[in-house]
Amino acid sequence: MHTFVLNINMQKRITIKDIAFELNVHHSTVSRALRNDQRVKEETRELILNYAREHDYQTNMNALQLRGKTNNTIALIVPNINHNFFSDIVSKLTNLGYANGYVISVFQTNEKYQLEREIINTIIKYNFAGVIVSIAKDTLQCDHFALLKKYAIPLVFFDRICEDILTPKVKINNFEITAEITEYLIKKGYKKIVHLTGTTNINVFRDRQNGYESMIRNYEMEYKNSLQVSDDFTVEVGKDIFMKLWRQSPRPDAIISSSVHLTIGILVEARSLGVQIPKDLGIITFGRIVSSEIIEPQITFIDQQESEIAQLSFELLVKMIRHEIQLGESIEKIVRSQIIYKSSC
Amino acid sequence: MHTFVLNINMQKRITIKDIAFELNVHHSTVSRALRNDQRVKEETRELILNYAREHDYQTNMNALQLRGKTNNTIALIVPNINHNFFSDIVSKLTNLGYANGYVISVFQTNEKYQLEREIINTIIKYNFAGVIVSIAKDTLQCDHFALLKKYAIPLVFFDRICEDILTPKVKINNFEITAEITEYLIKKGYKKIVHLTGTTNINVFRDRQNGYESMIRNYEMEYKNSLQVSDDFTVEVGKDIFMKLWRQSPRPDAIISSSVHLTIGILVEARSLGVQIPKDLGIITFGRIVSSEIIEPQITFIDQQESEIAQLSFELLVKMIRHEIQLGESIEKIVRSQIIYKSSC
DNA sequence: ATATTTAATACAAACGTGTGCAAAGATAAA
DNA sequence: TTTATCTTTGCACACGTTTGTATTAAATAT
Repeated sequence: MHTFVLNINMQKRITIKDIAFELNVHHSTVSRALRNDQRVKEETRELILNYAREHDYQTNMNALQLRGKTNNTIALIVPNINHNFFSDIVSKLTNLGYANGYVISVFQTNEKYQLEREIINTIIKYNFAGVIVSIAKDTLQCDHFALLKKYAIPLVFFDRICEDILTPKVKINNFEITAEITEYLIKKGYKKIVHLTGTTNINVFRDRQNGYESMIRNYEMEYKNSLQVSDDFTVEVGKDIFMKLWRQSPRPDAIISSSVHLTIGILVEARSLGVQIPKDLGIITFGRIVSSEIIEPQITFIDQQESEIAQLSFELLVKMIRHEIQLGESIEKIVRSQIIYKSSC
Repeated sequence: MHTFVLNINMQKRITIKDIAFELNVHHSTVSRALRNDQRVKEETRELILNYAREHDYQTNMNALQLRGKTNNTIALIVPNINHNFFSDIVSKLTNLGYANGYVISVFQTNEKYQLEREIINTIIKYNFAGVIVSIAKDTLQCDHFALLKKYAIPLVFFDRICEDILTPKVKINNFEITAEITEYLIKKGYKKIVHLTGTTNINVFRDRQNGYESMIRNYEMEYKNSLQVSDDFTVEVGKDIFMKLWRQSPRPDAIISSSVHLTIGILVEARSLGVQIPKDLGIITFGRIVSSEIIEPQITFIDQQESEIAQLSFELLVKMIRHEIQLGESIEKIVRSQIIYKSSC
């Protein structure tokens, strides 16, 4: 015999059966009343609804889903939310979700493949209605996303994507825009342009590198330096990189930075060394610096159209959830990013 | 008669019963094998585990929870994640969760009471293991949190809290630190100090206002101006406020700002008007500006110890989940924030 | 009056899992 | 051989819902 000690706070949650018992009806009647089935008499419906309201009845989603009902929860997976690119998208998506009756649940991988995998498993286990993902830098293998498809959970990639998974994707024109700014710098007279980017395992950074290199080739520049930063994109890392670059010979005379945080690090050290921008060093960065207006000189940057990315991703996912788009379909939307010209080059 | 068209992609998820059927054992045996019950023969266990692995079996959490099992998902609710204060905490908590076997699911209220309510309902419906919350500015009523307690879901407040809900809370010393910086400004010779804060419905802003006012009273200053900003804390709003303040007579000679975004707005407009900092205007802000090091002059700010807030909140919640802290217990932890002295006053 | 339709409710099965208990099979002891 | 102990597996129910069908009660028609 086993004695069970009930925690004094432990409240059994009120169920449809409890209501049925109290009101002397069958629980199926309660269920129908709550779901506004016409088959239940006005009078009893009122009774049931009132009781439910008074006792704060909440549907048990676990039971509901077990019955095979779909739900309204969307998972959003991002590498991190410290960077404005992602936090802007999270914000926008939260609002879109709310306006359309979905609840957005945000997961952060911190750029870790392992955590990403675990999150995907959790999503499957809990049977989310859909997933919107931008993958971690660590992610070389995409099996876990294939798993999602196996379990028939709609999936949309944005920005950082897995090429080999057939599913809707939203990207920006990384190749073209990077080629464009590289050309812009060349035409401005810069000769030694460094391209600062992430691991080329990720489409975003690979495309940017290719865009940079293609233009360097076009203009037959003799200086070519596409630097892949494997560390996290932090201000500190930006400082380190700049110091190393500046000690090199020949020194670069322009930098294209893939990340705002790196850019800030560069600016800090440049200032401390008295490096003049844009005279000694030209700079263009992906993404807006929050305090851009009080930085002298203001930095030319690439507006990544976060809002549009969020909008498109959301629309695609909802269509998948509604079966208006098939599960294996591979739609690719390209968002055109824009150069915002300031005075840093 | 109703014909049912099965979506070609629609895969029934593999269950414990499927495995049982394929391997000619009872599903209870499969269940035991998967949970490493010693009662199942080594040989069959191997068979089952292999089959499960090969077919990517994932436990159905809905079924599991329906059986009354607890889970490992923690909900984190924040007003927004655009502000570094919150995004830092989200980051830290995600890592803590991961390290301790929990999955953190982040919800953003966008400062909206209604959305906050809905999120709480979702959390109850899905039966999360626990919740960590910083409330929205709109939130005047706290019934929804009482509901959480009713459903026996552990709850920890941090930073912005509901006073009347008895549950663990983690705050910073808003009153003391604001009093301290007010005194600091007074001693520096500033005579007309404006305090820029949020609605006093929220403890954080109320405490800060009280701290400011108490010190203004102590020193019998004749200028007193605690301004409650009801709009979102954005750079644009910061600009507007500064322009209004600067047109007033008498002009303020110092500003205490509750938000980094407001501060940036102020700095932008101050610069455009040629206002000298700290000579014409002193400034202190709550929270670090990401690009602080390249802003001239550097801004004195209050370090809110996000990391410690996250750590304490997490520990408290986990203790509640483990029943080491009772559900109604009202523990209050105060984190001591610190002034980081720079040259803006 | 009885037969027929309609409205309202009850019954039972199912979703996927875990678990106490019974049953069967195997091994050891008598 | 029988009996006792131990190991392994099967059975059945429960969790909270929904829903097709059966049942009852009420209303209408004959």
